[in-house]
Amino acid sequence: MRAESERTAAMLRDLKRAGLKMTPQRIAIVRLFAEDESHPTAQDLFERLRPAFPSMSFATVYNTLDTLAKAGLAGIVRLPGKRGDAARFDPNTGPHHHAVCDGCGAVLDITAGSLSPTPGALKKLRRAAPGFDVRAVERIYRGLCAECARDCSGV
Amino acid sequence: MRAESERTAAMLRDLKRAGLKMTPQRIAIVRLFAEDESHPTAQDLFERLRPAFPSMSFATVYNTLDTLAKAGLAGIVRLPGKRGDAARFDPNTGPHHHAVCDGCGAVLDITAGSLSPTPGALKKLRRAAPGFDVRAVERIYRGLCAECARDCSGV
DNA sequence: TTGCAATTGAGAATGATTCTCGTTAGGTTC
DNA sequence: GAACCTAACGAGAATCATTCTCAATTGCAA
Repeated sequence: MRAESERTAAMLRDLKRAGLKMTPQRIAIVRLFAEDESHPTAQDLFERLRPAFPSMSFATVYNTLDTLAKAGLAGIVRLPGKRGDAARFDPNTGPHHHAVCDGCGAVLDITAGSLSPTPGALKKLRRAAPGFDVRAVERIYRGLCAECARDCSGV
Repeated sequence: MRAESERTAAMLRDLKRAGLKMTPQRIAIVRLFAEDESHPTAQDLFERLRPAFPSMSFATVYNTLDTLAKAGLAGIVRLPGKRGDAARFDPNTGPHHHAVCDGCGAVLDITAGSLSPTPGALKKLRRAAPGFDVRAVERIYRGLCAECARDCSGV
């Protein structure tokens, strides 16, 4: 068994630090999740865990991810869409935005210095919604990822 | 019966122009929806229509709003949240972003000149996701509306 | 080791959204 | 103005994501 990555170790440490119990299920979920940059859904992780942990329940995976999010150890990304659009979980807790491919649905992290609005945006906001106290800005870049853009270039 | 507002008239005109049938249900839905800046859910509109149209089905309201959205006559706003977080519909089809109050859940429109990314954002995006072809940026300003900010100021 | 409280597992419950299908009725044609 | 074709309607069932329930288990502090 190779050494755990820094992010996995940090997440396990923070899990304990948050006063949450270190159960085998949680450890397995964190080990898989912390290394996953693809913004998996609870279902995704559940299916990958099932072979090794046949007794693990979907609700446990879901609850654990939710618990991680509540503890500030994970983010939840929800993207507009119709049916079949489940919440995606994100182990990246630094300030960042998301780029979403309209072709394949991939979600990419776009790191940001901070989630504060730009001076220009703030000005517009003050005019449009006087008194609104902004805390953070969430941006979603929509378009096509490199692969999908290539595939559709001639269409 | 007073004259319809410009937006209602425009939406009805565009509905017909899109080759969609002008049914009494659709007309009633458009009349109510086009004037509503509160980003109502299908359920909201359904409940307000029921007294005058007791035979109208929820599915009809839902499908009509979806049809309007598909025809480009309305937008759909989905906001991260847990249970009870239904899609909100938006009659404003101009380029704009949204400010969401974490206190009361209100959604405000923030008009924007365009939905293109700023040069700075574009630069960052190119670095973080090479080859990604951005089409639009969607921003959600999170914070507290004037009313909620006042209520929580001392808390 | 003991005991409490958090967690688990399985499935039911809840809510939103979509689909089915028999019926109705726009709107175009003649 | 009547006939026809097809989109739209209504009611409810079906789906899917998410949350809840509760008895059994188990981490972990004392």
